[in-house]
Amino acid sequence: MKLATWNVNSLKVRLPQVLDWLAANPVDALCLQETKQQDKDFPQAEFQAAGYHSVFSGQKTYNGVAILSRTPAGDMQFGIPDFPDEHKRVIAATFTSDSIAKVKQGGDERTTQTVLIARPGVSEEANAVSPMQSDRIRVVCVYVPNGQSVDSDKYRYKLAWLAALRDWLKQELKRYPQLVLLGDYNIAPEDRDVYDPVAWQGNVLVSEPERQQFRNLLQLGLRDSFRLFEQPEKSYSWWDYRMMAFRRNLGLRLDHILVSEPLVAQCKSCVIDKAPRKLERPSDHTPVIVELG
DNA sequence: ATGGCAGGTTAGACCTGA
Repeated sequence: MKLATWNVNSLKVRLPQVLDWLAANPVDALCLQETKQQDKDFPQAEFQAAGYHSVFSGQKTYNGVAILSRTPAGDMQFGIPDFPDEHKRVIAATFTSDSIAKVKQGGDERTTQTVLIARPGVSEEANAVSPMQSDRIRVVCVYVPNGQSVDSDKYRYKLAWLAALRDWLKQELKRYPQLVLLGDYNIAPEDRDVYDPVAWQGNVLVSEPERQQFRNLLQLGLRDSFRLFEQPEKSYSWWDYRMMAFRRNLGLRLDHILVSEPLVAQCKSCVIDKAPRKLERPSDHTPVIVELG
């Protein structure tokens, strides 16, 4: 099972690139951020024609998230519960992996069948924590606030937002032990994720309170899938449009895929795909892909 | 030290992003 995340910086502009990318990278699910599109304008039919279901939560001009998937999404959640927010920044949904779905269709795997049938008298929670529920994956797509600058109201909003995200995910992990948190975190977790840590020191995206919030997510029992593997030095997922930053590899690693502990053993790879950043009219972010065995 | 690019809005600069 492959999952990916991509901040497209306007889905209207990037739709052809997203469709091309999916054709070349037929992932099971792709999380999008900064669609900047109202739901009435979401290109659902185009994705359907490409073989993808979609769930989306958008607004005019800013923000907007979506999940494209091979199998239909279940149990959708939009936004962080009990955290009122005008901004459309979160979608969560549950998916069943293709391989298991095939076994399910085959029907001769009795043990698998038993697991997949809803058990009467067993609570949703008990079903969720059962080690037998190995096919159910919770996908959480996030577009974390940018924060603008460390002395701004937007920065304070960012920190409050991240605290609310952590509190919610703590509950979410009890229901869904197999959880993947994908998106644009707008945080470079460590100095090695920054092209010039000295110049960026204390700046928004790298400041200590933001990095502490990132570590708080890890403390829930999530792991940065990118760092489970040996990676090239100076690996980034975002480059400024200015200063020929991409050509000079002046970037930051802001887009992350965190996996819950029960998924770590299944995690086969995590890569940043720089190819879309080389296209004409690229997004300033590029996709990150994780493979779960 | 500053801003440099891009997208959206709504037809001008301005806001936001990171």
